[in-house]
Amino acid sequence: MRFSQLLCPTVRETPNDAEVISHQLMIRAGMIRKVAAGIYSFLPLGYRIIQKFEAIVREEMNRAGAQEVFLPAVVPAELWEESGRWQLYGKELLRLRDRHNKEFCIGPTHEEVITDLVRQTVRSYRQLPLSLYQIQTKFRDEIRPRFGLMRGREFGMKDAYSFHANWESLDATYAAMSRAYEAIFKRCGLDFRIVEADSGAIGGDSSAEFMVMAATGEDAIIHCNTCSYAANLEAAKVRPSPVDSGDKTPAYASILTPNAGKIEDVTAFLGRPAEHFIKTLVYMANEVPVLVLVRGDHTVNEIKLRHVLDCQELSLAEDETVKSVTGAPVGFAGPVALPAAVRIVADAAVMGLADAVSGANQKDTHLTHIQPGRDFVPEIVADIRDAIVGDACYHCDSGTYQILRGIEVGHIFKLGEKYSQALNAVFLNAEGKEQTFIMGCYGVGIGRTVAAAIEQNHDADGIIWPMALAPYHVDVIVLNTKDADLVAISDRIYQTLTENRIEVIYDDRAESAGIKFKDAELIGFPIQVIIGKKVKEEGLFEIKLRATKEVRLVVEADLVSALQDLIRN
RNA sequence: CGGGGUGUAGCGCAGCCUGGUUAGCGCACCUGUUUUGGGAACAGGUGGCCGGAGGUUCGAAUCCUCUCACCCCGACCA
Repeated sequence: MRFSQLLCPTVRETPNDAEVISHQLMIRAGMIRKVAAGIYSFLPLGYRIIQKFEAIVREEMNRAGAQEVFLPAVVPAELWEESGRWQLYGKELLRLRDRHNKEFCIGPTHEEVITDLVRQTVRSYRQLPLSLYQIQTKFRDEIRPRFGLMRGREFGMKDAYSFHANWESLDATYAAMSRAYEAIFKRCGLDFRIVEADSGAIGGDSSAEFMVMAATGEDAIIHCNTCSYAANLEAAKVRPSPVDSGDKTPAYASILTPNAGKIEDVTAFLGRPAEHFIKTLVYMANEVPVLVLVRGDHTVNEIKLRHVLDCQELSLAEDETVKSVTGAPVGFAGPVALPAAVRIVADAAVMGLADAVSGANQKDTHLTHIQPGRDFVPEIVADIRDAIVGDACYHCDSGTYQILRGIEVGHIFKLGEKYSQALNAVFLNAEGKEQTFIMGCYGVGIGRTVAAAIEQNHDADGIIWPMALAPYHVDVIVLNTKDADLVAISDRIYQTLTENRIEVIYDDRAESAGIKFKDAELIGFPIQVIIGKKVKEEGLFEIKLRATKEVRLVVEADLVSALQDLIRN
């Protein structure tokens, strides 16, 4: 490809609406352009990178025994009503009507469609297991799209679904998919980790996320400094704290704490650390108020809380509700001396406290010498808090938790029978009896992985593409297009490389050398072949590596093999 | 949805507070000449419904009202 023919509008200045580096660089390198919030067009170079990644995904999916299908982007509402998600999914689901006023959505994920397909076409256990996948444009009407391709509304995703007659078969495919994902991200040269995850709105029994490590990642990852345990903060398990018997705790007593409604205020006022406090929050769980207790230095993990309470809707209560439930303004709630009967859910660490402090359910008043178990008894005690740095590891005896940040690029789930039951998708098993399919589902964010690759591979000059994703491997740069000899040599080199099936872009533009170097570095071609004075004077071609800026000089006869070696690594 | 902010040439911005010739600057783009190993120089040019609608005024990019879009923080999320 000649650069002079390529639509690649590089931009010198950083666009002011691009927050993260991958977004900035993709815009600046002329790879994507924004059409609306969270919706992008891909220009030739950007699309080529997407295609490179998709090809890797296809190869590994096929190798894992999955078959490619192509499902519709627009899905009739009935299917979603059948699974119950038409109601559950909320505003994120983009709904629309056709000319007959029939309801549809743009699929944000395709469990319903694939389950419908399989229930129509698969009758016998002999046809199982079956793995199908597609690469499709999806739409989720995110509340706040941001970070370019990282969190768009329209986005490319590879989603695979597997169908099984028994759990052992699902386990085998789940493991095979996990290996396929490892292969995919390894081939892209990414530094990633597999972490335990919450299965979220998709549902299911167990799931793991593939996280590309990056300081700008949206997800916090808890990992043990001793064993191999790693989990998304949302799902990271916390080891129960040792319980203090609290034998010596005196009877509780109230103490005036004027205007000290926040934990920091009260700790400062009383001169006791936050660890001695019981933080009391009022939540609305399916429209019923619940008192939620965590230690003063901990935060509530709403995902865990949701699981414990088994509820769909969960949110912090309005100030008015707090008043009616506790009889005091926000900031003075506590589990002791409550005016009305309310459900109380306590984090396990709260029960480990002795001689604790909490609100007195009275304005400007707290209670000291509270002994959990003696002075109040929660209905539920469970792990409902976020893990923090330094927590003892749940899985091993000696480790403690550290925290890292990552970008979720893949997620695999054991769905079980959730969708097959809802959609009554059944087959005949070996005993001739009807049985619902056992399912798994496996997603990879296409654009997001490409963005993550940039987050992980860039410098002050621009992108440094891993060879596997680079739009072209080699950029042939002719430094002076007014020099007919130089152009003739460059044309010849371009032709030779092309004939040798090297993916090459030929920067034949009548631009100054500086512009060509800057663009080459911005776009991030892994290898530059620079054709300038040295070629004419000494017959030496300069090969420059983007990642290290290392330069090698070779004669023309060695150029092709030198490049092929570099591309192969 | 709550809080904050921005819409002026393809991009980045000034002008607005305090209304008044033909709306300006840098980059990009076009023409010519000179340049070509790190985002060149000179000269000449193209390009604007000042986001949209309504209002106030002799007169509106500027003041007022409404509206749309986008961005940031928060809640949400494979």
